[in-house]
Amino acid sequence: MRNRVNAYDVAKLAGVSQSTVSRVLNNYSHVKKSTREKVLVAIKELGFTPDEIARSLASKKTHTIGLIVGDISNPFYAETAHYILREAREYDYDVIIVDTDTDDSNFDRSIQTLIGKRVDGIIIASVRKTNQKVSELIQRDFPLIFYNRKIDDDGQANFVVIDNELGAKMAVNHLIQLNHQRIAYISGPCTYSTFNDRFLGYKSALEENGINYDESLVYQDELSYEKVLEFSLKLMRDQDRPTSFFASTDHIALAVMDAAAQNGFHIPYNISIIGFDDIDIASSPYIGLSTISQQKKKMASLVLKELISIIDNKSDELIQITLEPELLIRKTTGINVQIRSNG
Amino acid sequence: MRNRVNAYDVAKLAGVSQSTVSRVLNNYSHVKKSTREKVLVAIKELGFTPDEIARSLASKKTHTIGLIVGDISNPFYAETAHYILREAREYDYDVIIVDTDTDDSNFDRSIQTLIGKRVDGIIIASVRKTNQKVSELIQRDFPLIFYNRKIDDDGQANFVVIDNELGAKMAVNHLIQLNHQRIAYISGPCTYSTFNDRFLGYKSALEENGINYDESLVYQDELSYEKVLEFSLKLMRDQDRPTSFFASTDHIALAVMDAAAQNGFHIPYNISIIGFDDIDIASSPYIGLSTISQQKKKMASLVLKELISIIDNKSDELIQITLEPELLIRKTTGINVQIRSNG
DNA sequence: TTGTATGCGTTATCAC
DNA sequence: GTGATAACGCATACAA
Repeated sequence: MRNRVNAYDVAKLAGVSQSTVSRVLNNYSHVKKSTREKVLVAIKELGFTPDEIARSLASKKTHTIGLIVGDISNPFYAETAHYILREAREYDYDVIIVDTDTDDSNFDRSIQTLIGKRVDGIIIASVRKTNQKVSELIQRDFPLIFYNRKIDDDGQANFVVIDNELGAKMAVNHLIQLNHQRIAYISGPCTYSTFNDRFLGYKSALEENGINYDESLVYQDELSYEKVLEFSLKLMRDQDRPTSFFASTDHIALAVMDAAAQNGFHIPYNISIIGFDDIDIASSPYIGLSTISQQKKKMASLVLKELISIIDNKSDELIQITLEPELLIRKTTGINVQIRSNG
Repeated sequence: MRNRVNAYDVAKLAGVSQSTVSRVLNNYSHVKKSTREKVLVAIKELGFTPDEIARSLASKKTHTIGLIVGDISNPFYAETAHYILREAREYDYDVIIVDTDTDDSNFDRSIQTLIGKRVDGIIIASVRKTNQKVSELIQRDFPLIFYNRKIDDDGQANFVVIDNELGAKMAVNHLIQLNHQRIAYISGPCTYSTFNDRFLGYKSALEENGINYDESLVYQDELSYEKVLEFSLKLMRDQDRPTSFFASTDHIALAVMDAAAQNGFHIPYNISIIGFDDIDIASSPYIGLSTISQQKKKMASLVLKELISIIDNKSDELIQITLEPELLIRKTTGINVQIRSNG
């Protein structure tokens, strides 16, 4: 590759100094119109593109943010990333996406590399409730915001979330109103705040409706397709099987739907299923998954806007925004007509 | 944020020069064991993280690559990105993902910013067959590789693709073997090489089987869910409706499935549908979409490996790899039992 | 309004 | 083996 053109080359051609080129590049006000134009012509002529690396080193701003997701192939994260990338484009920020593959050691390493790359700020869309590295960053006042996540000492942390507990309650209440009593709950581990909050919502909805909590109906482990499928199938084949499932993510609701299909169940006649997230495919008529909407688009645009305002130091108030979830009733939830043999 | 610790601070604490710190950081061989350890201790003590920006400026390597996708919320791109991110982690590369939102001006801008950011190389997973900026980069020998794409003057370009024409032929032949004659084709515009090649495959499969090409069964336009849904519904309500659909991406096959569902058709009894890509959800038993596999995982790991070898200049041969597609028969394609009123 | 000089935090090339 | 010192390509304070 041939040597790059730099600001000195432009300066020489335009007959000015390198600092003037810099001033033109940065739209400084006190540049004579004629010299500005000379410079612009030279830039065009040489096809000059400023070196953002050098720029970053000098200005201590990279115009890049880091986005940490659990697994970008998971539609929830993918759709989130899409909206965040779109917003970032508007604000002229680039995004380094780090996919932790839901692995804790990857997470720590990700933070490390993002800090090394001197990103201006970080959006965390996936992390356990407690994490040493993250706490350190918060302590250091590093521009950081959580997307649909909290950590334990969130007194100091910025976040944009929806009310996950309320959302879960809405889902479970919906099932209860449809006459369901035995409601399974499929979720990831409570070490993640979202799952924790949704679990709280699940339990309190049951309690408020006088339904006993039955541990055997609850899965709270690794969210792999296979494991969830297996657990769901086992439950469905049970004598006293649940008549409905609340899956704490749409992604995993699909696994439950698979289990139902494999078991010859017709949704929603034999079994009702409700998810959480409202990923794009949930709204497809072919799937028609009832779910709780996360308002991804709104959350994404908010989280980016707020992060940038933090970076720009427009305010040093804490950003803590909680949005309302929304119940979306589609075709996977229906009235329970199961005849139960209560002894 | 408090001032960063730099290599000079470390040097002072360790009682050595900054260059020695640099040598330790870069694992140089000729450093005395005892001094190396002194430095390492100092690094740990101060919590020093080298500034990758400064490093990049000095070394002219950013250890960052750019990935250009059309729309990261599209599962095909999301899954691709996932595998690429995973591989990149192995090679210690970071990835700036740019989402063009399938907009040409965004694409050009993306190239510009990636070049500005001095990425070491670029993977392009979405671009039209001809693009000025891309051609320029290729001319300049910039490390660049196409993922499942080609451009017109690909004599000079690196790529990893599957044989899209063959894949399309396999899909259509499968339908023909199931006794389908009227086969609709839903696709994006031919200005993209993948769509172009798949269209060629579609046509030649028809031709080889003595079936006339019927333009009215073909959609080649913007791949929005709504538009495809509308077109498919219209076709399905036609007197002489197609008995099967070949959708050039799984993502859009779902829209066709929706249309079928909305029309009260049962898949595959009333209508057969086959996609292309094999996105994760296609294999879900609940969907069970017959499709052509792209070997995303293999392609992704190949494309990254090859790009890095290009960056490292291990060879200046052209990388042009074509993988074999694979037909995956699931439950959305079946024998055509339609009774046709042939005049 | 413009130029000069310095610094940003490294790597790399010399010396010793 | 190790330490000065010059790049790297810009932004910016200061001077003019």
